Amino acid sequence: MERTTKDRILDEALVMFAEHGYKGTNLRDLAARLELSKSALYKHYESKEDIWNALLDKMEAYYAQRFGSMDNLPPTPDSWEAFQQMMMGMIRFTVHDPQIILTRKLLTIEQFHDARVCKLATKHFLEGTANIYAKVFEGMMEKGLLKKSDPAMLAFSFTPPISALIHLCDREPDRHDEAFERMEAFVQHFIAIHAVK
Amino acid sequence: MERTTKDRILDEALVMFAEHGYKGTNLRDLAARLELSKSALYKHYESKEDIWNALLDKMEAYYAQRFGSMDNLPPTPDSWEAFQQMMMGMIRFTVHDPQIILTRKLLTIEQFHDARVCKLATKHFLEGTANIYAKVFEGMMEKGLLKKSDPAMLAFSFTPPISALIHLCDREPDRHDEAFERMEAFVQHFIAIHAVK
DNA sequence: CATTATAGTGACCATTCGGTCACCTGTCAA
DNA sequence: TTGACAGGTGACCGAATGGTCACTATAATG
Repeated sequence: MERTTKDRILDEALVMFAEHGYKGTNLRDLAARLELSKSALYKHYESKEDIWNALLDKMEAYYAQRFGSMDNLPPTPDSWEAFQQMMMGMIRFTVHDPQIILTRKLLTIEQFHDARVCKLATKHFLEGTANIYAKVFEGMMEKGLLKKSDPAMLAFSFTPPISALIHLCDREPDRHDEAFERMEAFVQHFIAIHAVK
Repeated sequence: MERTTKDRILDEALVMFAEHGYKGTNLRDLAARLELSKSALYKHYESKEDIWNALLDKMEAYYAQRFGSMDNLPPTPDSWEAFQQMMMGMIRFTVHDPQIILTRKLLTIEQFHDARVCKLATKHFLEGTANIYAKVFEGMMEKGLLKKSDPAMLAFSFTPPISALIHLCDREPDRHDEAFERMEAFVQHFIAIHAVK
């Protein structure tokens, strides 16, 4: 199946909305990037707002699939080395994937202007990742790698510092290396405190 | 000394820029809120961008004073009860003060569009608070309330979860109470792990 | 072959927005 | 008294922007 114009519009809309915000995005530039005339956009969407809503529909579907089902949880690591390796791997992906970067930026800059973005932002930045790591820690407690305690609280003390450094990478890509060093150090620190020896 | 029109413009500009972003703010509404005509604005500032820069100047001065000098550090608490009380007091202030809320929102939604905002955002969300708490923890280590270790790392494992919940309050004010309960619980958890018995 | 739906174009429209200008008015100093 | 000046007004301008419309080309369909 080919990539339809309708989909291409959404992909490019993500780029522009993420970089300039809803208000700052204009349909002439969007059309130009797709090598289309502005009026062609209206063959596929009714209005700028319609494009926006279609993009949010797509994002909501993605998040429902990613955070909604328990099927695609990461496997419980067998050791703290494996945990650290899995962690850093997931972080590296999330920090470098262009589409995910744009999504984070979009959620960040539009979270106060749109109710659906607001909900998605909380899911992405707060609940989603924390819930996933709560499951991971739960599994590690059962394997005896972690002392039994509240896995949700543990996850909440783990993910926000990582998240803060991911935000730093988005904001100041120049400081990428520094951010990764700090992430590694933090994970080490976390392990040193919580690992069952 | 009375509040000059020039200052009133900046105050109202903060409100509008924080709520609608730079691009989303228009000078007609800004003037209307001040019960001025649009052209009156130009008696005090050369352009919209000039207002924006003046606002950033003011914010930079504020942050230089707040995070730059070591004079206005919070006092080292004498006990963990005192620590928790001071903490929650500072958080309550920062979450409820209208000007600080607007500042956070402005930094959040414009961090990718303006280099100065970018720097301020990192200062506000990452380094500023962490540095302050590093000093606090350093003091508490010397008082024997905390085991001696790297105070910067400890601060970095403490402030981001709090910060994430402050962001939640900004984004979803309805969930204010829930956010505060989680903050209290996190502080308790932090104390339980790190306090020297 | 005629028809119809689809995707695309460019000209055009109304509105909005940043910015300018001529003009007004009260204050204060020479 | 007068003249400069700071602060304020409303009318206006050009550019940008979301959206519409008549028109065209192409490919599938009866």
